[in-house]
Amino acid sequence: MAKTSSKPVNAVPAKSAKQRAGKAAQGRTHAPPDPASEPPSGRVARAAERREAIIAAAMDEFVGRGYAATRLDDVARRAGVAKGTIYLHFKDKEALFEELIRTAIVPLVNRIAPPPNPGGSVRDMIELFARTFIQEVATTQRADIIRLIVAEGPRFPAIADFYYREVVSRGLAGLRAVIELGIARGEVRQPELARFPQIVVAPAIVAVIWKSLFEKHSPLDALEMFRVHLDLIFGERRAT
Amino acid sequence: MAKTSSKPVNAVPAKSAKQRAGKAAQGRTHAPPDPASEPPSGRVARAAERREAIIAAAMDEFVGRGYAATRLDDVARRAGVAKGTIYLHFKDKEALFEELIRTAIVPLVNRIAPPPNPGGSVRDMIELFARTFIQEVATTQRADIIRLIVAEGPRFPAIADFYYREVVSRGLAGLRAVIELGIARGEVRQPELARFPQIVVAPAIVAVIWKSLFEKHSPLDALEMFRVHLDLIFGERRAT
DNA sequence: CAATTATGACTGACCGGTCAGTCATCGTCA
DNA sequence: TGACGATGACTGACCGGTCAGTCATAATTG
Repeated sequence: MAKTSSKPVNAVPAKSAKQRAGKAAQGRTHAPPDPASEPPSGRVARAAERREAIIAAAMDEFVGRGYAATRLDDVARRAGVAKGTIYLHFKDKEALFEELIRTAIVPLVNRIAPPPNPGGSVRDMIELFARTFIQEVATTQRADIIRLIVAEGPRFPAIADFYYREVVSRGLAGLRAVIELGIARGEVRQPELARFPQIVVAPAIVAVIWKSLFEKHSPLDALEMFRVHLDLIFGERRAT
Repeated sequence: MAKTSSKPVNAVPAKSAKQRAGKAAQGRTHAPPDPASEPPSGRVARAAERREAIIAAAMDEFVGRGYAATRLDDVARRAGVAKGTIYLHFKDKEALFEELIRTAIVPLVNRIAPPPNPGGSVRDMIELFARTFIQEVATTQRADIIRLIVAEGPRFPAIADFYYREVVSRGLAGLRAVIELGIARGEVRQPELARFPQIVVAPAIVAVIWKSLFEKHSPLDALEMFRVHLDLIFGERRAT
């Protein structure tokens, strides 16, 4: 074993280091103490918090090492929990992994979900979408989740299925609707584009990959790239 | 898992046995046997063949399982070789993996390399490039190599560096030159495109990912998608 | 204090890497 | 040319470390 320390590593600043904190303080039930940093006295709340800590820790480890190379010992240590505790919440390593992806997908979708833009132009809608995507995904750790899905997806059909169903098909359907609106309005001059909404998001996908592989060789201004791409779709540049 | 047979599988039919064909039948055999399936008698030739068999086997295993989950026992079995033999040719698992990628990159580059198209239009040049790429890569096992690089690249900087240097930077430079030619000729109407050649290849990249993750959910006509994309760059559709 | 939850030592399978021994091939000499 | 010793490619049993998953025990809770 070796590897780093024997104490919780806690790469996730959010909620972790406290689980041991108040055990001496007021292990008993009364005094409803600071609920934000003290261990909640309720068992269910406590359990839920542990579960989240495990998922957060697993996220870091799986993203950093990939599925096979991740050790549950490390996940446990990082979560500030004993290894056995993981098995109180998840059937096995694979279940933890799949649950992790599922958990990560939801906020991902919410982040970049249908930008409900009432009166704007179609270009603005798509540009807003792209800006959100690039800022909230391509730049952050969420990008690694996407890379993780690409990397492990073929070996975990359940994950690929889930991702296709929850993200890809919905996203493309929404995008297609927007494109068709743009065609109807005359903003988009290439009607065939509605057949391949993938074309619209392709540069964003490429940006995600680029960031994780080649950013250090040659930085990429993803947002600017996407604007140029939009110029191809909508015509001449507009002010931003 | 899998296991398959205990005999060599030899997934790469190409040049496994023939390179030593001529002088082969000397060692002790009389009747010149089928040079395509008999082991060559020369020790060096034999060794080279084994090395190739190991790489071919490693390719299948690494692509199918990822780096960490691949067992060298399986590679050896698939190559029809004892495990120790692997270590006569490669320092360790990591060296085998990196060498494998290196070996795979060269034919990849040659396949889709500068399409020396003299008189044609820029669109034709790019379309030929895309067609070659999609037919020779996106459709074949080579796509898995790309996925493998995306998946493992962050953990193997040497591989990411190599890939960037040998493929990405050169490819983009060539593409940029072609784009600038197109701008000069007036074929490409968006001069900014030269700043982001990634946009041109993005749909091809997306096609590679799509094929390996979602093809079964929803088949994608990559070539047609790319044509639509070219329409965005060059304007109205041309006959093909 | 009984029930529930957490712990971490432990197990057993697994796998990367090693190495002493084998034998086909090669060089050499009669 | 044929025989024979030298060579080194090849083998696979083996070793040591690793890690997913278990379970008897301890701690906590209501």
